[in-house]
Amino acid sequence: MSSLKLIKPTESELEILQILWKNGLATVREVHEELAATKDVGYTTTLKLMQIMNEKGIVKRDDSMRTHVYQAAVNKEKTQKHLLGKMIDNLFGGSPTQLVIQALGDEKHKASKEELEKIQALLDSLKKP
Amino acid sequence: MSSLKLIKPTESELEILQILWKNGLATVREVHEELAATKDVGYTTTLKLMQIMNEKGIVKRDDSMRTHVYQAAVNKEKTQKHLLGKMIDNLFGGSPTQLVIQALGDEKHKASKEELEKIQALLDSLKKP
DNA sequence: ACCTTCGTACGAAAAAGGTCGTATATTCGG
DNA sequence: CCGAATATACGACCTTTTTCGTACGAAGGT
Repeated sequence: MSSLKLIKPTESELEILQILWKNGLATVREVHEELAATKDVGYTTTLKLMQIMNEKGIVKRDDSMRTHVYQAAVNKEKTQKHLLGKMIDNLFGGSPTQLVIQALGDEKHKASKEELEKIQALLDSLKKP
Repeated sequence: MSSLKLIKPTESELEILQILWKNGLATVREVHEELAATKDVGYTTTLKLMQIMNEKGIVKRDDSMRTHVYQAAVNKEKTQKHLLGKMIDNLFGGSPTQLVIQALGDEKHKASKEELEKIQALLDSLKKP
């Protein structure tokens, strides 16, 4: 069995996780550069966050070098599914349908034709078991 | 233009909002009864939360009576869409497709046949504009 | 060797969320 | 009228999250 605890990353931790999921391996500086591009935050803040995440087991790090190298220790899809489930319960009364409808109808995040086809394929497979 | 600045209800506030959205009007006691059915929480905690929500403008209340009557002051669909958009950006790299796929594939919240048809209808309208 | 840069560690404090105890006023039953 | 029940107000306290200052060791250039 793998480590199925309750993972509840905070928002800041989520920002860092996204970068790690994208990059695979990253130093604090690399993560911080990406964060600082979007928001105004100090280097030691990022460092501390990642240290805490390490203690929590959300990330792993290789500290055999002077400059430590971090990577995500939680699975991206699992985390997404977990938080999505929470949102379905908290905000959509347990029904994923309303969530899907809202998501598809979002003008800010339009789905492309290819993406719609993907969803169609999944929908077909759900409709004919 | 509408007044809606940055609304970011906390988890507890979301629990209360859901009840208000469902009931329309409700007293603190009514809200608290519903909350207490699920979780273990004191009455004054619920009261305080709702007072704070009132200050924030998340709910409105009629305090002309001794027993105040509350209602949601934020629109349900708008709030859902807003938080969903945040999640799409924070967790799904801006693409709603992955979110939809994860949501539909969630074993814990299965969509019924009718719900799948609703989604299909929406999908059709998106595919042929 | 010296000084600047870069790295981690750590403590402390601010900010945010949630919990409740207690005070006080009103209402209700008897 | 009196006590119990019910209502709001408000302060305090605790935890978690976020932020940073400061210390200090290691590397690198000149």
